[in-house]
Amino acid sequence: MNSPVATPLTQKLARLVPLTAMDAAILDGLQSPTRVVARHRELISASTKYDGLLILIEGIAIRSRVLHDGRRQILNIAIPGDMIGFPACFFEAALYSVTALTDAVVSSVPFARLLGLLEEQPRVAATIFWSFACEAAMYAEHLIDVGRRSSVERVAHFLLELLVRLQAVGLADESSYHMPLTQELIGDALGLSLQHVNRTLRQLREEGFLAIDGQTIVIRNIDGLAALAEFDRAYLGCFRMAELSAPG
Amino acid sequence: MNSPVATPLTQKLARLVPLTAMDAAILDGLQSPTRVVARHRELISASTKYDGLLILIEGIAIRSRVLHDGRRQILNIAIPGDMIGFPACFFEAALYSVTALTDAVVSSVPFARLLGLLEEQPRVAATIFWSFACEAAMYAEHLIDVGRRSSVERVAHFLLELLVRLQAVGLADESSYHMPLTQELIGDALGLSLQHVNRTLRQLREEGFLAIDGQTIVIRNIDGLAALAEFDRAYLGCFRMAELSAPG
DNA sequence: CGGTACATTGAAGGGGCTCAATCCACGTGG
DNA sequence: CCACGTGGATTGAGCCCCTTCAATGTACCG
Repeated sequence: MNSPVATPLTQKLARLVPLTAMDAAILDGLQSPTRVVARHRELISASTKYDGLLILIEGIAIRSRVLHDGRRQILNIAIPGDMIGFPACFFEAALYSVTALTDAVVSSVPFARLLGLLEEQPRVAATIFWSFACEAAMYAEHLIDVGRRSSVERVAHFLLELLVRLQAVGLADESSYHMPLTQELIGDALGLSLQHVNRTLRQLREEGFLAIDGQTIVIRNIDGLAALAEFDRAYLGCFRMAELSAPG
Repeated sequence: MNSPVATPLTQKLARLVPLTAMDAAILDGLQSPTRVVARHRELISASTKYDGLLILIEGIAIRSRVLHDGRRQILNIAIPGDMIGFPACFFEAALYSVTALTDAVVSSVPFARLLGLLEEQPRVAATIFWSFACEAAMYAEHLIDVGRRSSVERVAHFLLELLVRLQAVGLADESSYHMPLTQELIGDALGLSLQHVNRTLRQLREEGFLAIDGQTIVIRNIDGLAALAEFDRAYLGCFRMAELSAPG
């Protein structure tokens, strides 16, 4: 239950590619030391410079941008096991800020260490670069949500993506999870007003797709919801490990 | 004017980082042989597998997804010098299709070659990985457009981004360029109907921000437009080369 | 000269926003 | 133990931005 090495990142990657005990140990080793960040604090501040990646080990964070008049867009949601320094670490100054929604535990990986890993353990480093690609795919999917889907489709897609991602790190069971965002934040992620998020959730509830008990989301009809939202979990999985690790 | 080696990619990267003649030659060397793809053909088809990157050398292409009922979202626009196999090449199957809008010239770089480059010429390879980060940043900016900006702001931001990107490869002068997209395609990129794109362009014209002459867009008030759209070109430039290339 | 592709403009309707009020759970201090 | 403040959820009413439907214009091309 409480194995010595089982960080969310390693847990997530192990589902996608066969990791040797050695690989897992290296990945876990990357993630220390850790530090604690309090709720509502910024993990990354826009316009400042960062020399490495952060790995979120515990807690929830959001990457967002606030426009001059207060409108906010949440770009993505970081859950345990996610890396949150990309693409900031490639730029002279971070483009967006990342804020902890809950108390969080993070570990930072200096860029130099990542490059070193690339030379010495290309197999492990490749999994990390893969997660960058996966993140880009989530941005793209998010873009389709906001650009072309109706509010019901958006919310449905959002809830399913969160379900699958939380499952990958053991924070959701077969069909339910603790919703880490308020309705206002869901709205800021999906380009909707908080009132409309509320109405949309009610509609999905009335149509039997889901149930909400306090902060717990229960998906009652995954297939129906997935059809409604055209949700296909392929963009969250399906890593091509064989070819990448072979030449290393 | 017609130097032997001056691919758009090299031209673009040379603006961002000091490339030696050797670096440039390696980059240019990556981009051969080339092949021609006809207008309206798919460069990459969703659900099929690709073993490498494509570099767009000439022409315009779009990455897009069509929903079941025909709604389409354009995820990004590829112009000469762009790489279009990311993130597809990291997945078992491409997630989105890429279509040539004009006759195009492309070159493909097998994944193995890219990994080899990473070992032998980390300095050059780093610039390529940087462009992945830059692409992720464009997705994020695009997301803010579609999620939280009004139609005028969206169109303004879109036109400015295109201006700056085309300038980087010598396809735009100080304030004007040939618009490669129809109004319908602009709508599909920005999550607007084609009629509303038309009305919005008219409004921007009437307010003196721009002029349109056939397919040519002339920005008459860049600063005003940039203020309106909160456009900041930082996300298209500002590579941290110093630290990345030093350890190599 | 008819056909196709694209731009343009009008009119009407709707999805989602804004404004506004209420309710509830929770924590804190008196 | 209760008053109160706060953060969040919920619901209603009216409105507006953008969509849809529809028609016309215009260039280009076989």
